[in-house]
Amino acid sequence: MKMMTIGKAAGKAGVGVETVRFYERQGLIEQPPKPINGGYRDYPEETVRRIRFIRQARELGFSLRETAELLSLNADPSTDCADVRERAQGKLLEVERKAAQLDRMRLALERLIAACPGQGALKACSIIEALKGGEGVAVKPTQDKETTP
Amino acid sequence: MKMMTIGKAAGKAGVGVETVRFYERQGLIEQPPKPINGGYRDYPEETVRRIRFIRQARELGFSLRETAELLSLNADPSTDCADVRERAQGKLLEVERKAAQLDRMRLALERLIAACPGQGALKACSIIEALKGGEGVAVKPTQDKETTP
DNA sequence: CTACGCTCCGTATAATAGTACGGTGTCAAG
DNA sequence: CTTGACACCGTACTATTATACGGAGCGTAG
Repeated sequence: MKMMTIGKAAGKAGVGVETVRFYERQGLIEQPPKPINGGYRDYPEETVRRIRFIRQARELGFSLRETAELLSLNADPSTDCADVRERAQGKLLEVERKAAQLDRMRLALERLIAACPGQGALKACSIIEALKGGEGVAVKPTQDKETTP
Repeated sequence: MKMMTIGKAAGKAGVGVETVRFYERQGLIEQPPKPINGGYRDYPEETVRRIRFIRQARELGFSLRETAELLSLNADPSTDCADVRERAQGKLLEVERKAAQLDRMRLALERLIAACPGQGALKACSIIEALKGGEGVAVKPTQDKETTP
């Protein structure tokens, strides 16, 4: 039988063996049971998919905790549907916010590139200006008196 | 004259004073010169914008190093235009890749939500399946013999 | 059956990104 | 002039996210 050992699984997912173990310890992926005879663990394809998902989510700026929350939406097909739905909607908002920011950055880069090639000195294609909208959670005001001292 | 001290700047940007200092040490923002008489530093609005940009970029999964690279595109309006352009194009690719992934996740969440509300048991609206494309940089193969041992 | 590579497991170390602390100096209100 | 809040600065600590190490065990090729 073709066993997928942890090394194979890690290779397929594009991470190191230690990273797989780390995710197991963090509860992001389930550690397959050790065979009764006491040999090596056999990893299912599902684990590889989960690891890849985790990497992608990380690249999109989700923490491991947030990634676990995303995975938990997937994990239980039997759990309270309304609850899953609610959490999914929360995540969707987060995703949409990120997407909007990313789109602003994309536009800014495109403008920068467009303004660059010819001959001018590309005066002020501010990338910074691109990401001015959509402040995340309301940060503590810290008494913002601003222009009224 | 209305001085913007580090505390005010941090408050406006929605971060703590220590974070501002940290970014200064990392070279992401410039530390304003200390007044000759030796008082407090006066932070320009530009710094607030930069900090906000940094936070947004971080939320989109860019490391501080990558964020610095993004900022560097903005910083020098006099530098070699072709160089800036090239780097901007590299970043644009990254951003587009992220956007594509994010879009897949958004669709998956939408499908999940759509499949959820009624009454069924939402069999297999796999979020994981959503992010299967676009493997980033080719990870070291580690001799991927796969199904041929 | 032996050699080699890999697994297993606990623990240690590292890199990144902040956050906190403590002593001293500065400013502005009272 | 005193007092309270904040700036300044170096250093220390924390959390997150991995990576590395070392010794013992397993398993397959030769």
